[in-house]
Order: sequence, then C-alpha cells, then structure tokens
Amino acid sequence: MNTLKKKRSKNERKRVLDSYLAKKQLKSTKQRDTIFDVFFNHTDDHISVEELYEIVKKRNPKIGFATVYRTLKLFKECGLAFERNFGDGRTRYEPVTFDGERHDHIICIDCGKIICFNNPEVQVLLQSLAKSNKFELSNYKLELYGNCDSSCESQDHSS
Amino acid sequence: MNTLKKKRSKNERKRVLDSYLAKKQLKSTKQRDTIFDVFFNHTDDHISVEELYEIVKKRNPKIGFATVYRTLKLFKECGLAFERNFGDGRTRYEPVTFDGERHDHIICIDCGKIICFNNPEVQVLLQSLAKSNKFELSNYKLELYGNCDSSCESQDHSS
DNA sequence: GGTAAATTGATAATGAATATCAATTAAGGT
DNA sequence: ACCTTAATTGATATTCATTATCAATTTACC
Ligand SMILES: [Mn+2]
Ligand SMILES: [Mn+2]
Ligand SMILES: [Zn+2]
Ligand SMILES: [Zn+2]
Repeated sequence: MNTLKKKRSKNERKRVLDSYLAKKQLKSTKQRDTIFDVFFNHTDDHISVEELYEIVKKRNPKIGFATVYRTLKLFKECGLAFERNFGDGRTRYEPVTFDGERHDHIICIDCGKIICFNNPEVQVLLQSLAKSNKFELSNYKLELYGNCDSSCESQDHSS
Repeated sequence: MNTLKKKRSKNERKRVLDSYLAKKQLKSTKQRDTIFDVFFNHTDDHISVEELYEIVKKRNPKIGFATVYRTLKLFKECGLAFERNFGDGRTRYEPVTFDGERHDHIICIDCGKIICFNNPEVQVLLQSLAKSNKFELSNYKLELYGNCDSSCESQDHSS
C-alpha cells in the first residue's frame, strides 16, 4: 500500500466518521480524534481495548478507558472497525479495509500469530449448508486454530 | 434411538467416567452421580451451567453451583461432554454422542433454535485452507447464524 | 474404625465490560 | 464573545459469569 493510497484511506475514514457523527447528532472531540489517529495508524491488527488504551494514554494520559471502549464501539457502529472475539476473553478491534468485505482468521496456538483470509468457497459452502437445513444465513463465525510452523514456539505474540 | 441403545450408552458413559476417576485418583460422590443423571437424561442439548444447576437443585437442593461447574468440567475432561461458547456470554455443555465426532451449529437469531451438523466437505475445505496458509490445522470454531423460518419469531428458546 | 486425601458448598475474589453521574465541553443561535 | 443545551468525559461503582479459597465433610483404603 503506497503513501497516496494510505492518505486517501485516512481521509475517507475521517469522512465516514464525520458524516456518522453529524447524522447521529454526536460531537467531534479531541479524545475521539486521538483514538482515531492511534487506532488507524496502528500497524498490528486485532488490537485489544486494553492494548489500545495503553498506547492512547501515552498521547494523552487524561483519556479514560471508558472512552476508549466507547469510541471503538463507535468506530464499529459507523462501519470503520470490526469487533473480534477470539477465545481469550478480551474483545479486539481491527480497521475495516478498503473492500469492506468480511474475512476470517487462522490463529497460531503457539505464538498467537493471526492470519486473515477471505475464501469465497467457504462462503458458498456455508450458504448451501444453511439452505439445506432450511436456514436463511445472515452471518457466521469461523476461526481456524493450529500451528504456523515449527519455529514459532519461543515467540509470544500475546500481551 | 431405541431404549436398548440408550441404556447401553448410559452404561458406557458410566464406565468412561469411572475409569477416568480411577485413573486420576478422584472419588465417586453422590453429587457427581446426581449431576451425571440429570445431565445425560436431559433431552435438550446445549444446556447452560445455570440451567443445569436449576434442574439439579430440584433433585438435591444442597448441591452448590460450584460443584455443577466443576462436574461439567470433569465430564469435558473425560470426553463425555463438549463445552460450547456461543455469543451470549454463558458457557454451555452437550453430551458427546456415540460417534464422538466433532460437529458445528446453526443458530436461529430469532428464536434461539440450534441445529447440529457434521459436514465432511467443510472439514476438507478448512484443512486445505490452513495448509495453503502454511498452518497445521488442529481445531476450528464454526457457527452459522440466521433465521430458521418465518414462523419462529414469537417463540423464545432462551432462558 | 481410623487415616489421608479428595470433595463439597458457602463465600470471596476475579476480570472484562457496562452503568452512573457530576463536571466539562462542543455546537449553534444571539 | 456570550448563552443555552445537549453530548461527552472520566472516575468510580456495578454487573455478571466464572474461579479461588478454605473449613467442614465425605470417600477410599487399610
Ligand atoms: Mn482480521
Ligand atoms: Mn451440538
Ligand atoms: Zn505460530
Ligand atoms: Zn428460529
């Protein structure tokens, strides 16, 4: 992803957020700006609320974690972020990328590495599976767990 | 499932539990017997700990809910029960059936109805998907959400 | 029956997430 | 710039499911 594209992305996101705030009669605040900057400039995906809060605090120590919770939920509501719940009990968020399509994850049970994937075959198969059970599929949750390779065991991607 | 088969199943389960208790130097207790009976005679699948506790209390009001938690975990450890976590924040358990194979679920977002399914195609597809990402697949979580039909909305399967 | 170790159940503690609420701040009109 | 109003914030309390604690009880074995 080149610089131009990234810049455009940020502006687009800002526009999405601003129009959502206007539509819902919400206000633009310094705290939301700060969290916006930190969240969308963060390179690592699938950050937990606590992790993001720790980074945000460095920029502005006065921001409370309730605000971080609230703001991430706001990003989710306006379609800028996905909310994730892998098995570890802490909610994580990741930016919605350009295409905006859903995707699923492969998680290494040794080092915590997470790979995102979007496989159309899976979608088709699950759709027909639901149909054959007389269900109208509206959403699904899919997570693969395994080992990424034999050399990752000494690492630790968890916080 | 006829009566003979069900009876054999119960005896087999009892044997599995007893041999596990022996192997781990655990003890057979009245409480474990009661919870065993209630859990494996319960027809509805995917029962929550709280729900099971309420039924167990009718049989023996002195049993504490900590014991129900502990015993369901015991059933899981010895391979007699699956532990489930759908999105509602409460852990559920279901008996492992004869074949013992894993299975996944379709959940109606209107009435809470849950259908279990075991589709070999899914397994194969996910296996190859993991392989193509250089992962050794060891487990996965798959839940489909949708509507079972148009006549279920007035019902309520939640507790 | 006696002994050691496992079990139980009442209760406290945990931890992530949400609710509360007084003080602050943003936005729009004047 | 001031006023008014409603949204926002952050410290704190609360919720809720689950786990930890621990003295009293019960089981298994001799
Ligand atoms: Mn992802
Ligand atoms: Mn099932
Ligand atoms: Zn790994
Ligand atoms: Zn339904």
